[in-house]
This record gives sequence, C-alpha cells and structure tokens, in this order.
Amino acid sequence: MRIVTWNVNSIGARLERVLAWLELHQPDVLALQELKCTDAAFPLMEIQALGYEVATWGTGRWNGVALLSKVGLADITIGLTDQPEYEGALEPRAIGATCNGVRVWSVYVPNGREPDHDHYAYKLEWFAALQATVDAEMKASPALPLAIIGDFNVAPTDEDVWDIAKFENSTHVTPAERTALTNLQSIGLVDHMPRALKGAPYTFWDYRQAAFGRGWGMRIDLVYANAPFDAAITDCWIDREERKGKGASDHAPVVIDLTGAP
DNA sequence: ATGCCCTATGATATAGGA
Repeated sequence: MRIVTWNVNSIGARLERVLAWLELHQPDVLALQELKCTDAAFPLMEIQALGYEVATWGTGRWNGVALLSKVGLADITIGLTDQPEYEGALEPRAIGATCNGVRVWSVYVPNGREPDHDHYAYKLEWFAALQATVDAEMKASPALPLAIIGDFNVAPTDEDVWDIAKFENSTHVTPAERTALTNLQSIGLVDHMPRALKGAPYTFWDYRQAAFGRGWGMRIDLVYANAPFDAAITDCWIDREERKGKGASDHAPVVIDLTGAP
C-alpha cells in the first residue's frame, strides 16, 4: 500500500499537477495540506474520477486538509480533540481516517510566524492537542498501524535545514518546537526518515531567491509512525522531481510504501 | 542549475507562508 503526504499550496492552483501525479504514482492514500479552498470548492469530481473517496476540511483562503483514498475511508475525524482556536477560529488543520486498516492523520501544523508571536504559542498548544488526540487513539487500539503525516512546520534537527546559521531567532528550529516532536516520540511515534532521491532529504524549498536551484531546503514534511506502521514500511522517499518547473508547489510529496494488501 | 515568490481575496493592496 502506498501512502503519500503533500502540501500542495492551493488545490485549485495545483489541480492539474496533482491529477497527473496521481496517475503517475498511483498512491492508495493521499494526505493533502494547504488546500486553500472551502469544502464546497474542492475539485471533488476530478479526484473521484480517478477512483478516490475524499474527505476534506477546508474553510477558504488559508489552511485546509484532506484525505483521498482508494482503499476505504472510515472513521473520519475532523479536527483534534480540544483543538485550540486562533483568534476565535477553529482552523482546518487536521483530519484523520482509517484506510485499509491503517489510521492516517493529515496535519498542517501552525507556522508560528515569530518566536514571540501569539501564533508561536498557538503552535505549541496545537502540538499538545495533536499528541493528546493521537495518544488516546493509540491507547484504544495499540495494534492498529497509525501515522501522523503532513507539514509539521518544524525541522527536527540542524541537519534538516540548509544552513542553521540562517535560522537564528526563527521558528521551525527552536528547542520548544523540537521538544514538541520528541514529545510525540515519547508516546511511541518514530520520525521515519525518508530517502532522498538526490542531495539532502528536504521536502520544502521557498519560492523566493531561487531556493530550489540553490539547494536551500528544509525537511518539515514528516512521517510520525507508531511501531506497527513503522515496521510495515518498505520504502519512504521524497519526490523532489515534483518541485521542479513552473507551477510546482513549494513542498514535495513524501511517499511511503507499506507491506500488505493492496 | 529545472533559477532570483506564490496564492486567494468584498483585490487594484494585503496577509500569510516558513
């Protein structure tokens, strides 16, 4: 079974690329982030035509997450338990579902903006809610393969950014953000390192300053897998080819192949 | 070398991204 996570930076702007990518790589499950559209505006017909069931949570201009599956889409959960709000709004940043006996969470963790910004505190609170939600699920179903996949907006180590010196006083690399990741590890999730097809294992390159061509990337799209999920992984890789050319998302898909049917 | 930003919106600037 092939499961993929991809921050598409607008499903509307990316639709032709997403459809072509689905046809080429045939994932069974695709977790999307940054839809930037409402549920009503999601291109349902085009995706369903390729054989996918779809669950979305999008409210418009920003954020938005979805799960696409060819192998069943059961027990859909919209949002986290006690998910914190930002400026009075419950943002569409997490959606979970069970696909062919595998529990998948598609997450778009808040950016944080600046370490002294309210959004940064919100980011840490959001991580705590994510952990509590998934911890409860894993305790209820310890044998069920489960993974949180998506845009975590944290680079786990200094090796996961092109130049740590450029990140002084920046989010994504602070001790508190990295502690949020190690806290997830403490409840039994493994940061599964993908295989880089070329160069460093980055998943994001900024649009600005020709960052992709210069290799100025970050690994922030992550696979946090419980033991049953991690044991089933046969391959995991970053499709940096998809970052090339005009009309690419600033994030590359991360592909996870698992043993077992289908 | 896949290259000097991209996206959506009560738009003709602005907010957000990371």
